[in-house]
Amino acid sequence: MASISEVARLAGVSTATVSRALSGNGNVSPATRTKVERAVAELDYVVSSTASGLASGRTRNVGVVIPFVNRWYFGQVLEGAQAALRQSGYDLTLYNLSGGADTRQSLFEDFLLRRRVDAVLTICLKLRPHEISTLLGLGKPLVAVGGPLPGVPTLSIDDVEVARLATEHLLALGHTRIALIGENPEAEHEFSLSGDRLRGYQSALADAGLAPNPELFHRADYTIQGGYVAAKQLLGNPRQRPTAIFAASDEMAIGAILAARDLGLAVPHDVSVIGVDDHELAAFFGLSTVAQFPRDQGWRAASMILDDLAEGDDRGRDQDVRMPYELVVRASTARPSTL
Amino acid sequence: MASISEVARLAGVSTATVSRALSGNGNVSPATRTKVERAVAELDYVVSSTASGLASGRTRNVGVVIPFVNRWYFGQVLEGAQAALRQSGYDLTLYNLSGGADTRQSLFEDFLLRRRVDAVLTICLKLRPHEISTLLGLGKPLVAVGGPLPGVPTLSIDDVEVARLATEHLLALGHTRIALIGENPEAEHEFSLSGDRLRGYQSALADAGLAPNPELFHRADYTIQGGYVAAKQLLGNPRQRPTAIFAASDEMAIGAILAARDLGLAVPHDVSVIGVDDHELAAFFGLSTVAQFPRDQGWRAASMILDDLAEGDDRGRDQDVRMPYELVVRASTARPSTL
DNA sequence: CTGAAAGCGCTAACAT
DNA sequence: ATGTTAGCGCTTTCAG
Repeated sequence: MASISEVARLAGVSTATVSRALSGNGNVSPATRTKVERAVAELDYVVSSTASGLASGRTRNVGVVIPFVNRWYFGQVLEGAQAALRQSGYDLTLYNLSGGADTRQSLFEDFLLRRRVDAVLTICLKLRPHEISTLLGLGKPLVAVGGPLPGVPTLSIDDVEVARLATEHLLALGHTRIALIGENPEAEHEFSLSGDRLRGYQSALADAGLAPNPELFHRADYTIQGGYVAAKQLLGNPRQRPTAIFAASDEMAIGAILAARDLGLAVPHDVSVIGVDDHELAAFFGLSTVAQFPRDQGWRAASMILDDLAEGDDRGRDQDVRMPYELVVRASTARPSTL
Repeated sequence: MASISEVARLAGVSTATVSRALSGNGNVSPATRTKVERAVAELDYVVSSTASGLASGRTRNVGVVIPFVNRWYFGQVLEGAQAALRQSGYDLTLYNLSGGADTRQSLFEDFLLRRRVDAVLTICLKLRPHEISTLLGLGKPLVAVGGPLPGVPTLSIDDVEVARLATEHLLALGHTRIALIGENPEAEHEFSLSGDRLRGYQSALADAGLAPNPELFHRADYTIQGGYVAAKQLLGNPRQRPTAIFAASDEMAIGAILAARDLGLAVPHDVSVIGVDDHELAAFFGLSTVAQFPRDQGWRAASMILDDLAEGDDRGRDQDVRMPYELVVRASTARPSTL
């Protein structure tokens, strides 16, 4: 492990110059820069992140806090963020909340306070006020994907409009008995959609002159299994059977498709199904959906952080940004069959 | 951000004593320890990981290198490892290879050399010799999950035996036309199973006096979609239709179940299907499988690393360890229907 | 454009 | 059991 002084000696310059040549801060003549680079290559020198971090106060590392890693959406956001960070030479340290309450507490009272990270990115977290103030108190850039997080620049899709779009697609096809598989309120403690998709669905129905029907609303936990169970209830109802189901995530929508199949109902002939996400399995199941692009969301969020870090001062205070979404019509939605 | 000297002043002791009281290294009287703890609480002091890391040479951080994050197995290993590390106060920095060749190169030539981590854990990586020597050259504990990685302590299941067990289950039920959906050779560059499951399958067949039949072997990429395509080929074959399929992963097995359904074949009446993993969806699909426990694998691997780090010297050189697996029989396997 | 030197905040001998 | 002190390997004024 060569140190900067060995590089300096070999290059015949001072350690300060090596530091400048390597970091790009300050001016170095092309000639010395070359000498330094040669010495670096010769010795396989790599800066010590701890020493550099201590001296400069910058770690070149960002913390990412995520509810759990094993859900397609989160994984995509994570990959996108990692890609952007890596490109700028930043490391990513991962804080995963799946461990429960004391995981969470130690995170906010200890791990995040160690100055190991220059900034933090939260993904779909519903943080409590004191947790937000802890993070803000770090004095470091903080960006959230999938808010809202009051006081924090947030990157998200407009969930109300997404749900409205999905519902309107169904309405335009002629459906009137449209069921919703919505989020499980338990989940709200972990991460948030805050009922926006429910609101979008309801307002689209209202605009079409349809009254919301509680029998056409079930909650599930964002998994295929959860969607399956909810859809069975919905589709098994002897009087109120919906002709279409809008599920608040593709995984639940896939569960609904499987439930329909098991009941002998054909999709979309007997029931249309639409989801949200454009999950990696959506195309496979011919699922119509409102696509979002979580990988881009992660990339973009990380880029905002990187910009903040580069600017240094508080210019360019980040604003909330709305990310794109898009209706993708596949084989799971059609006009209702005239009975 | 209080510093150690403020804590020392408030507690009326030296910084060295504070350091000792907090780290547990060295002796501190109960009385002073209490004073220190009070001062720490009062000032909300948290040690600076960079300063501590520079002074001690230990970062309390381990690097985890993973092919990609969005696959159930990897996510589970990651969560297990994270849980073990967190419990010991360690951070986890994630290096994800999904970015392609230059991601990989920068990882081994730069990121991992910055002394940001005390140890590295690799998950299902097929590393090239020079990459292994880079890692070994770090002089830090190195443990792999899912090898083999020559020269590196590895934690894995016995893939040959796992495959043999699955195949024998099918044989014992009376099947003789047993197909295999195996790994895609392309994938071998990213991560490794190295054909062990193929070998286990073949040797179980051989022991039963059955010759391997190339028409009963297809490769896929570990996804549901891949398994679906492969199974369609297998099950559509007009002369050689297998009565059972062993898929080298549950995701491919689920694809096979869906393919059978789409062909109008009943599982298990017309075709039995078995996988490997006990994926979160396996129970939902009634899939028989050879379960493995990736979360435990991650936990155990992290624990080995933590032990290495605690011991300091090279005693207790880690050995390869075999992790448990278990046949789980559900609804997707049965005797072949007497035609 | 470059060098000297003073830290960054902590740990680990070494004393006592 | 506790204090003193010398670094850990860099970055960053400040001079020149």
